[in-house]
Amino acid sequence: MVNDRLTLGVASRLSRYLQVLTQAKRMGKTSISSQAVSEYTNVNPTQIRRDLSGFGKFGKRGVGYDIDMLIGQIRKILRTSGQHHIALFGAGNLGQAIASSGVFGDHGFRIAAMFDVDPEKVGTSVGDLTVRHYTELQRVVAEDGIQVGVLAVPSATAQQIADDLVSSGVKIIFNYSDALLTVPSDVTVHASNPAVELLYALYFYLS
Amino acid sequence: MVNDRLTLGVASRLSRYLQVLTQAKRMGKTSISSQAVSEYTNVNPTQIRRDLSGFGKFGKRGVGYDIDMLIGQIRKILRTSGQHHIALFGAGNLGQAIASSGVFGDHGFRIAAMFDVDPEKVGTSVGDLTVRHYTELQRVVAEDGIQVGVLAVPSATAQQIADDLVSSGVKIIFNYSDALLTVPSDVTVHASNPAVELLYALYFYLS
DNA sequence: TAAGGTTTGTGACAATCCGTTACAAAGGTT
DNA sequence: AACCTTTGTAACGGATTGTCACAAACCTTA
Repeated sequence: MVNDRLTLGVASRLSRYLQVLTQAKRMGKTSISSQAVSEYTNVNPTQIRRDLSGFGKFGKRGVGYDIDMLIGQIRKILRTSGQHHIALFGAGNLGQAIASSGVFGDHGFRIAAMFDVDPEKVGTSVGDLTVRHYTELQRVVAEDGIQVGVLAVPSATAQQIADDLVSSGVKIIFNYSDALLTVPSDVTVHASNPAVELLYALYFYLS
Repeated sequence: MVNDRLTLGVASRLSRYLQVLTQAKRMGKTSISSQAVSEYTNVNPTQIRRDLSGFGKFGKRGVGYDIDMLIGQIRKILRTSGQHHIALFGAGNLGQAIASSGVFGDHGFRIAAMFDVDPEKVGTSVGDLTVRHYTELQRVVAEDGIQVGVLAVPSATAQQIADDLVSSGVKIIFNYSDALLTVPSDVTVHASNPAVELLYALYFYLS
């Protein structure tokens, strides 16, 4: 039971809790109730407590949950407590925004390398990273144990990079481009489109 | 029945289909099967057909769905066929990336205005937008019928902007900062954190 | 024209998930 | 000691989803 695979629903909710907890921590809070988490996630408070109590008794009755502790516990449950290495492709506006934002760092991801093909950009620094030329991909993936590739490039080049990542053994691709990527079935592509999320939000506002 | 509110699940899946359809269209495809959509969304093909068939017979047996037509139908179902106006806050890397990306345009959103407080940035052009000073917020929201505010600003200033948006009557906020925003209950905040989505993807890869 | 393959639209059913209500136990506050 | 808050947990009913199944419609090819 304890070692069971989480269901999609539970894993997705735990991730959302993690997001709120991280934000709350950043705002200086040290403890939070299921009721408060509920307000930020729109997940029923009983559901939240049930999700958590399946893995242990993390809260204090009458008080709530210690934020640091709960973040640690959820990371353990999601088995993502360790360090993970990601490679970022594209040193344009989006790439630079991602590299300098710290969102990945907060969750145990290290941006181990940043690539571009533009000779103007290769060699420059973004935060504490130096932009490398795309031809180093294969070597860097192997040497730095890259597990995730993040694509912040024009759609026209996205598929090529995806192919190269796949042949280097990367199994998770995060695609910010508009391209529809074709990959082998053991590779996960995660695409995120703010406009579509907005449509979804808008629907519930309009009705 | 037809005029019923969509459930969360249906609306969320329809949005995902829309994303894939838009990408597929951009790749030059004109028609797509439920099987193909399933591969990109990880939603069961039967589920997809059932989601759609609740609103009409959009497909051709033996062929699939015409992409343009289906995009139109889903927009109608989501009641987001019209033009919606959004205001973008922050002309830094992320703000510029969003403004020049076209993702919003593809889905019927028009970035009507872009704000910053940095005197160096105010007055400059990003794409076909001119960065305006933040003090114009209230007037622009009223004049241009802004329905959505997108926050691409440092966390420290996010809450202030949210407050000002709320008092101008904006009910939907898209928050890219790390801040945990407090808003009245009739205002929707949508926060998107790539790192958290990555954790979620990673879990299923690791197990 | 006929045969064969593909894909939609749809029904039925079981399994799972989720929201809700309820309540005791534990902690804090006054 | 009395009271309030919040967790942990059980029970139940409803809603959603995955799966199997199959006819009808469309395309391709012989």
